[in-house]
Amino acid sequence: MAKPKIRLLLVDDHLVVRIGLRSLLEMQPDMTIVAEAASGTAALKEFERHQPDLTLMDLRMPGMGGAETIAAIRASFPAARVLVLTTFDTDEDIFRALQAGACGYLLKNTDSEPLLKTIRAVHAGTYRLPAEVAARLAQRLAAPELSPREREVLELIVKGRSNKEVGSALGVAENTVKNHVKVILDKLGVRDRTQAATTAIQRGIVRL
Amino acid sequence: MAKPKIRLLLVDDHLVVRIGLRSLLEMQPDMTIVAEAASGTAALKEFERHQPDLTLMDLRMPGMGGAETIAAIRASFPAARVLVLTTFDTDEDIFRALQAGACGYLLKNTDSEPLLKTIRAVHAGTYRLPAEVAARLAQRLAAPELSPREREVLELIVKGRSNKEVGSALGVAENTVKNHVKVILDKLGVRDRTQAATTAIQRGIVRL
DNA sequence: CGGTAAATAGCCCGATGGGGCTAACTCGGC
DNA sequence: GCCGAGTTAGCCCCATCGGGCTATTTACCG
Repeated sequence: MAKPKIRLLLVDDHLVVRIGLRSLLEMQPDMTIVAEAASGTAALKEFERHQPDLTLMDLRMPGMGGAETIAAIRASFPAARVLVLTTFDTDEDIFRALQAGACGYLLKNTDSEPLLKTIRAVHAGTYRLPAEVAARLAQRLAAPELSPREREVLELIVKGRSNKEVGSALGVAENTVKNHVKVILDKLGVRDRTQAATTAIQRGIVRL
Repeated sequence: MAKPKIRLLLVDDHLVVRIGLRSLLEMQPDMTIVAEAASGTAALKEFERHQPDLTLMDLRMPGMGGAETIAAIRASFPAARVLVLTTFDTDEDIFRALQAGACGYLLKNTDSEPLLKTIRAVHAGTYRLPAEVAARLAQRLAAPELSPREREVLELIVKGRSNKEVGSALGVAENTVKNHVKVILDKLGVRDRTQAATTAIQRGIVRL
């Protein structure tokens, strides 16, 4: 008797991507797609119903994002294996996804061979993150994290608020904001608020 | 005898998207895909070879971007019809694509029915831009354009350079830079360089 | 040839930003 | 009960920024 196929769940809000993945993966003798979902909430339902061996998950989706979805799935099914398949590769995205329990990370513009290889490797439990990604991840872990308040201030900086405006928005003195800003600049390793804003966007710390 | 099919060229650097589109479109009785390309330069070659009725084009691609590719195609084949199919929808993207001669604009997360409908409409020449897009486009047209020099300064602002640094980078006096900055802030309708940076990124005026 | 726009450069000046420093208070952990 | 981190807030000081203004040169367009 043949080996059991890898049972896959596809989660992506892009119709054409779901079709493309389905066409590609259903052609493989050792893979079968048991369900598809176009949103995080739908993904949860489908996962519960089918308990697939492996989930291919887009990160940026309307409504519940990919990272939250992964976390939600793994809260109920700690053994769930999820492979992130996304267009973007900001450090923050990768980090949050792996933090949430993703087993791997692939960009959508990869060819079919590495894609299939990675799916099989993740399923077999032999997948290793690419060295370059691991390096960035290590750097991300080494970097000091922003406190909740600091992240709040940073978001307002990105929105172009002045220190005074941030202060009144948060109900604190301008001096307090200036202190937060100082710490933020220090932690991000930048010199001024403009650099803070752009690197925050670049690293995915704040959504634009 | 049957009506001739719509001969399509697919241009997208994402393999799964090409597969998905091909699967979806080849199922239609009135459509056929004559070629695919994963880059702008490849798209040019395939267009010349097959001269398709309609080209589906991704905008963000490594190497030659979608807008440039459209412009290059239409330089040789002014009658070429190109429908942009992309993930992003910044005003700049839309604007540049239509400026380059695109006939329409679709997001990749659209369902199959509107997608097919739009393809047929563009082919038939009856396609109209959605009112919301047209409105943004009008606004974009009303907005004063940045001069090349101003765009150059804006890019350096986004990189977090100070006026003085921008000056030495461009070989001009700081006062000159300050003048450019003033004009930029005015044209973008913002108050300071941080807002200029974030709105520039948001509108897609500069690439991050 | 005159007008317009871009790019250059200077001036003044008030507002904002950022560095360095101290110092409360609070809360959770050891 | 103390220690550390987070949040709060103040101080001084100077660099940078941004607004308002004028002016020259170049280049293009009608």
